[in-house]
Amino acid sequence: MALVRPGSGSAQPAKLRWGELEEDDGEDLDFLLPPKQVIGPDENGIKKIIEYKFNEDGNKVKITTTTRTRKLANARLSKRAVERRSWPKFGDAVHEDVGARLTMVSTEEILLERPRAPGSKADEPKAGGDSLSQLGKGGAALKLCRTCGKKGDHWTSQCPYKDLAPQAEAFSDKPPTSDAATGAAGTGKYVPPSVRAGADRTGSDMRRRNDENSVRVTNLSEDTREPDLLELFRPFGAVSRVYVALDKNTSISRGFGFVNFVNREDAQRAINKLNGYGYDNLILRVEWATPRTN
DNA sequence: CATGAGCGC
Repeated sequence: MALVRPGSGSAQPAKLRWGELEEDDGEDLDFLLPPKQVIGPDENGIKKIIEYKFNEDGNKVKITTTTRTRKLANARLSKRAVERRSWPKFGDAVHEDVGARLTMVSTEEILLERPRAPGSKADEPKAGGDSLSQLGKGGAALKLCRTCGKKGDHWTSQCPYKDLAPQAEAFSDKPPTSDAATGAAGTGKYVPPSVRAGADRTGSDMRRRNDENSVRVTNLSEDTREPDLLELFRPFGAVSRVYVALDKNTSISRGFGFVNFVNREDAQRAINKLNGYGYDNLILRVEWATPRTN
């Protein structure tokens, strides 16, 4: 049985398809037209161009274009702009005709810093999907950390070593003139943080204050680095430290690491969200870490 | 599977 659409009887003339339509029945007959004429510019800077074309109806039409050259156009520019035109050209523009180009494409090589450390997985497309990228890509800006001096990874406020850095000096009552401080700078001799100027000598070690909010991450792929961990956990709150355990000899990741949060609630939220999270084709385990055994 | 490092007054 044949299916027949209404109105598609055999008497109907075949409809042209879109692709079968003639482009345009007019061939290119421009060679039949008189040549284009350019008159002027005259002493007033007026230039005329006379050309002939066929219009849609196939009739020959004459088109006259009148333009003003720059001499006159200058009158409309600001004095400063006109003056700039007389400046000598420099760089690549030296080889250009006067007025040929007002702007030049610079061929100077400008080296940009890599926004991320080489080897960071942020450079590769992640198999795990895009939900990660929403979790907090820092963007491609150039970042300079004032705490650890590293360029590229993070801002000062996100420095993994922020809480470990000797920052007490800035808040010290006394100017940092102690022997220890100056001696260290002068001789390069090591001065333990607890002895440095401005150090907290009350006995409580403030630099370890956040160690309890420590989260253990296991089942990491072996090419996950600390910057990757930071990127992964940073969206949940201020991170005070990231650490990936490396094999002492081979420097290959042992597949686990730690992330310390400034705030316990942030750590808990990160655990809730990231435990069981697919990362690099592995399912992460994220839990509270038991305190380090010394 | 699995719980992190090092400097030296």
